[in-house]
Amino acid sequence: MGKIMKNVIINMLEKALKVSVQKGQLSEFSLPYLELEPPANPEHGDYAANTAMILAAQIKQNPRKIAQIIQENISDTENIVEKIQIAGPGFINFFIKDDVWKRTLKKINEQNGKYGETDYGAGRRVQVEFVSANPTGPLHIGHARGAVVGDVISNLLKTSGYKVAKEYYINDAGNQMNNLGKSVLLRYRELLGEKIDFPESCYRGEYIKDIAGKIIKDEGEKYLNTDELSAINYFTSIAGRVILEEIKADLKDFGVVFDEYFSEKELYKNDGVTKLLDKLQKKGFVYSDGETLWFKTTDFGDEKDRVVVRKNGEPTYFAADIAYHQNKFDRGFETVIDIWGADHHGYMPRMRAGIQALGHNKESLKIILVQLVNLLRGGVPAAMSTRSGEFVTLREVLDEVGRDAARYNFLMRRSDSHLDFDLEVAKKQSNENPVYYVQYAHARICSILKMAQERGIDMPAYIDTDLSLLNEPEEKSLIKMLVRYPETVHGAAKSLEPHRIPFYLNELAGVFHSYYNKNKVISEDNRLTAARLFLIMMIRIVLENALDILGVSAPQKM
RNA sequence: GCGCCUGUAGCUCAGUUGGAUAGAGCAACGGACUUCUAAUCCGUGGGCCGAGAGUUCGAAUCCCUCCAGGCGCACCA
Repeated sequence: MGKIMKNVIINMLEKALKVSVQKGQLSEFSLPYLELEPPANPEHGDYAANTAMILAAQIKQNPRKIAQIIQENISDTENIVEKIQIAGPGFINFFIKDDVWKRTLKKINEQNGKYGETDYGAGRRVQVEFVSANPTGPLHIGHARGAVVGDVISNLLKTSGYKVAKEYYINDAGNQMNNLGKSVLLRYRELLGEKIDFPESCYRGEYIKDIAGKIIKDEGEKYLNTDELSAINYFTSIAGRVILEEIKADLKDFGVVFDEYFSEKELYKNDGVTKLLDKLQKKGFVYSDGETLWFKTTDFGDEKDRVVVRKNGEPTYFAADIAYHQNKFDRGFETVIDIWGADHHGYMPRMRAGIQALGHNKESLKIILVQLVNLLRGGVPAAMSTRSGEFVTLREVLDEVGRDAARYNFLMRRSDSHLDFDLEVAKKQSNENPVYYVQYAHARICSILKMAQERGIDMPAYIDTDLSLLNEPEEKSLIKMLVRYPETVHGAAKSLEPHRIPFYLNELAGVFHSYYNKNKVISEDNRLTAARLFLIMMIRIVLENALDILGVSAPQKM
């Protein structure tokens, strides 16, 4: 699981800075955040550091001069640097030795499915909460994006050495659920011949009728005569259960499986909410105006205080949600990540206030906002009205475009960017659809390996492979890309930005396709064939590992 | 009215806490299959990074003011 190369160089820089100060060549400074980046132009080396230019502002010296001092004091303990150049306004450019890149292929071969894993998280416990839709209807396309983003962020964190738990908070208490029960009851009566004027506020989807029909089939007409309140309660619990099971099934087929489903109702049963309110009261963050109980979220930057107990004595959703978050920390999670639809962004300040009032570090709660999905069909907006029940469900998307294409499309863009999702494009098996571009690269490699086998060529082992034969420019950049894979995963995990993986994959697949078209892997030259086979085997491993993080399949054949 | 997100090629979007000459895919145009998969490749064109002012060695990126679109502004969740 070694260190990623980037960090090895950053360590070298840090040491060199210390030495420079000790020697008195540089005056004291506060250590800046050191960042390395692969330069756009390969003539500028493999990694470029802007350290000297950042320091220049702080200690008032010429950046090129600083760069020079740093360069003199760098000791290459791992023996990986070919040369260091100072260029432009004061960049320190690192050129890595050729054989270092190639040695990394050995690591990929050994680590195989584990290549890309790092221990950046050091086993710290993180919880990722996402989807959390209340079970009043099937998941729709908007939930789907949040589901994939949450799932892949969890995978990234796991790969980076965190202990991750994925959790779904079931909002199974409150008005909306009551509404659900009422909707089912009304459909129940309707199916049994009563004339019903179906109110606007109720859920109108077909699934409501299905549930009502099922109750009739199982239990007959007896709820026509029971009192309305207990009938609604009963119908609520049945409908909630049925719908939640469907949600779970849809998610499973979408490749999203949770470690835990946490029920809001259970929270109430265990007095979680009352205890929480007591706690806030003791800390003095709660006050009453005689009718309702308010939480002073303004103490933490919210624009107004928020109600936690209503006039009618019922706690608000917000009260339960703070109790829920306290519960998360009680269970030992160091960091808690919430993934919300962007339409909930106004809720952020009060949630942050909640956890701070309870004495938690502001940084321990991270909220990712996922922008809404603009659903299109052939460029034309598709109907998305929840009220009428005419929304496009996750199930329909899965049936129509398939899991791989759906997931990949949701992952290609930054979470906070609005996403156009065109059903016609997403289901097209063509070059308009990037997921196939990447999968095709994987299938192509499998096909070459199969061909080699059929011709009786043994799969080369590292020890039998002379990698110095790989000197085509595409070969060099392929190898470098493979080495950068762990950095990419690490960066994506650190910034909670899953979209970086599809971008990496597109680039890797692109260089490979280009290489493939220009060069024969299998040739008369046995040694070269072995070296190239080994290279594409390593590419295949990285493609598979990365696709695996995305929850997208890596087909052998297409 | 207030708050959050977004504005980069014709379209959809990247651009790594400010870096070297702004990138990719699609679309358009012109080429490459008796060869390990043409769901591929090679080439061409395409830009006032929404506008304006500022900060500095250096700005698509940071500050301020506007403009446009989306989403919020509950004792709903």
